[in-house]
Amino acid sequence: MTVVTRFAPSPTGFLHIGGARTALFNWLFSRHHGGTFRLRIEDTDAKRSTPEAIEGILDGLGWLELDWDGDTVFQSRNAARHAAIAEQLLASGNAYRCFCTPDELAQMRTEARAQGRTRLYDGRWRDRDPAEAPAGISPVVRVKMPLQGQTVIQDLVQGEVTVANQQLDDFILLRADGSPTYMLSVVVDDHDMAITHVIRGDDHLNNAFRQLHLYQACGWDIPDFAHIPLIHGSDGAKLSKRHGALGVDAYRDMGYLPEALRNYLLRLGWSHGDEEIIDTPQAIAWFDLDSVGRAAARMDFTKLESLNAHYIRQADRDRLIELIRPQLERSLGHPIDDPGLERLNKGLDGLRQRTKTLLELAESALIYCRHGPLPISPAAAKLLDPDATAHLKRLSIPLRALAPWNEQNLESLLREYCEQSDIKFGKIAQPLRAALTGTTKSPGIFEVMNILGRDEVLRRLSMVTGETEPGFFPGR
RNA sequence: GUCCCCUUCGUCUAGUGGCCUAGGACAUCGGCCUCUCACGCCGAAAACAGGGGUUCGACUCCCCUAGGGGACGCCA
Repeated sequence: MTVVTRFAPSPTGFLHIGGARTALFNWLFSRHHGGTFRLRIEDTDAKRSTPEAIEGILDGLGWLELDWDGDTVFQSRNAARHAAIAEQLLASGNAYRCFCTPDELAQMRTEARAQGRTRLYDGRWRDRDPAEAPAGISPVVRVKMPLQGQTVIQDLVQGEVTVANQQLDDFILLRADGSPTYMLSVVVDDHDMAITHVIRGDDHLNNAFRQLHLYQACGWDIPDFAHIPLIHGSDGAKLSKRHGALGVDAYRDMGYLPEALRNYLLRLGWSHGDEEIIDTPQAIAWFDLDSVGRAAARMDFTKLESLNAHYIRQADRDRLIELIRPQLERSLGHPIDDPGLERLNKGLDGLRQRTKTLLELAESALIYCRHGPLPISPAAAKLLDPDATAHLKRLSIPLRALAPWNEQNLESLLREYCEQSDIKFGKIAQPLRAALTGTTKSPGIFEVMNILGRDEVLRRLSMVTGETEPGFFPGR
């Protein structure tokens, strides 16, 4: 049997982190088994579905690089088919029309709640003659659920789950306006799409019992179910905007790499021994459902960040530069020029070593791409006291003559200078860093000087020493 | 309220009755490296929710309690 999975989001909002993980698990499972992964937009609620949300979900999946097979299915387009199945069920006696008014239902609900019952609809039209129907009420269609016994699901993640059939009420298949409900639509579509494994959030576990009977009423094969635990916020409570119920686009904007997010999401609720860094090919090779945990997990940005730092260090250089380019140029206020790009290329490895997000990387790249006056941070300014400035002034003379300009020679020159002046190396390295980068943290100072090049180094030094470099005008 | 699910370090987790004086990762705290910040390396602190069983032996199996989560729509 070929595995067919699906991701079936409802387009009522963006693709959030929980949905992303569900999509990932479905994708991984199908890829692992050489099966098919399909996408279905559950837009049966026209009132709440928006084109923007659909767009957002597609974008999110695209960014995460979770590709799906075949066409995207829009559930709403299958409404006629869903309704036809309901009619069939009506004909076969597995469903019936219910003429209850919303008021009646509301009353039933309060009563049921007060009496501590889960089943709220009392089935009053289940065996009643439709001839008794009150005038002016368009009925809904309800499915008949078993009255006695129990229903057992062998969930691939949760194990055996049992519920008493008395808990299951006759849910609605067709609304008063004849439109199909989610319960009906999922079952019909999953069957029509030949879905073999329904992998979805834990919040659907209760639905599975109802759906199981619907499958049976239709005489269809029942797919395997796998209900994966939900993701909670960092405080253990339900995910809120504050801690992660963001669209995946927000993660992109925060400077995370899709492969980092995938790795993070994968390890949230799934494990393969002690493995932590798992790239996607490896994940496909290893992924299975019985290693999925049963407990809800909390979103932990710190861990995501550390994974992200890892993938930034692995990433292709050109790709990284393209990724940070928009932000970089925004901060710069102008496009990166060729010398800037060249320096960035050389300096990227040094920079990426000390950043956790693309945002930080773009920020740190400024030291190589900026022209004009360099903003000096307060901490850096503190380093540039008169004493230090005097050293820098003195240093620029041998610097001007240094040949060839490379890390090794820069190091010998600086070390020699310190020795002759009888000062510790840090005494000169830190002011240099401050003058050259405007900050107190940067890659190694020889690396920075080497990449910046003689002219730029002298230019930046002159800006803090107050000396005008012949031929150079601050501000360019 | 009712039903369903869950419960190992702060967090993600390993653990499928003896390999556990409970392992790894992130975070934290020390140290080394060192021109800063990182990286890297070394080390420390840190958990089986509680109570009953079952068993020669329970983190592992069963029950209860507590806590957490989910569901209870003519939403999906």
